[in-house]
Amino acid sequence: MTDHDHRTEKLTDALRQAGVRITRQRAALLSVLADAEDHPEATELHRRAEEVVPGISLSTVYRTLTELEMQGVILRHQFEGTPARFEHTETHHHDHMIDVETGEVVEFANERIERLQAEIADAMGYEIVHHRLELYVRKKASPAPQG
Amino acid sequence: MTDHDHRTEKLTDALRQAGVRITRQRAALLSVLADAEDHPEATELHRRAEEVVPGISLSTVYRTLTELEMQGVILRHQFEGTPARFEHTETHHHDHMIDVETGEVVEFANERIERLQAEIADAMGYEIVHHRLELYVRKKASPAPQG
DNA sequence: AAGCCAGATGCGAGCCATTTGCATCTGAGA
DNA sequence: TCTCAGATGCAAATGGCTCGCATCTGGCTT
Repeated sequence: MTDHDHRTEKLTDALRQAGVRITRQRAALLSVLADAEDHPEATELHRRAEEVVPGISLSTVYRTLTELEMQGVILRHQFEGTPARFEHTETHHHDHMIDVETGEVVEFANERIERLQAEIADAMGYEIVHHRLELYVRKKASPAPQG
Repeated sequence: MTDHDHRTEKLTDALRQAGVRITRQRAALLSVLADAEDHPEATELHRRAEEVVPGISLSTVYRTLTELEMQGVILRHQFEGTPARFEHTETHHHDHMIDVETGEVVEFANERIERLQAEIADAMGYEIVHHRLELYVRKKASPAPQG
């Protein structure tokens, strides 16, 4: 049994435990999401899932994504000017840089920013439920620094 | 002539200079936006503008908001789960905290976070075009600290 | 292995914020 | 005052997403 299968099985068991029925469609989506190294949108996930379960409907994809988000298995990101994008939550928390030219999404994490955010909210009498930090960026035209 | 009128006139002149025709509808929206102390959405701005120019259409509101955004006169914010909200750009740059319970929007600014963001982008070979930092928060249940 | 049924699916219709096509109107420079 | 590029109002279209409903199916129970 591969690592992939192993992780998948653990996850589906946990979901079943939580009362989520694992249908062919959901299994397909979970697998597609686990394999995704990018941040695909719903229609793209639908396209990929169709290769596993032909005929799966887009509404099922949307319903499943909502369910998986509620279960904490995936995250939904609403970047500017594009449909929602999704990613699984296996990795640690990170924020995103979006290349405004190419649409490419790059992840980053910064502990100091996280701490500052918490301090700011705290100082104003709030606690953070969640946050969203997106840097819309453009590649620097600089001469290659290490070349 | 009031301060309001004065600022308004300077702004409309600048816009005309930039080739933007100042129609009754646009003047009304500019005035409504200048007076807004909250972060209204398009339909609310439409409602307010109608008190100045009865019959102004929602599409004109949308078209004007897009134009004013391109001219750098206003900012468009797309918070989670709500229609876009708008604010004029007279104030300095700030980010937003959104109370997830009430929908209330609170502004804040933090120079250190701004700097960190720029450093992160720079280190990865990017320059920031613009960014979005939103803290979705909840009022702390803490005993009143100054009561 | 078969039965059961709450919950999941596929389909099409609906929703809602926003945009667009087009005929008509109007700022504002000449 | 004239002119016309550009703005407006209306209605229809768009796009991402959700929902109603008849049918199907995981996964417990027997």
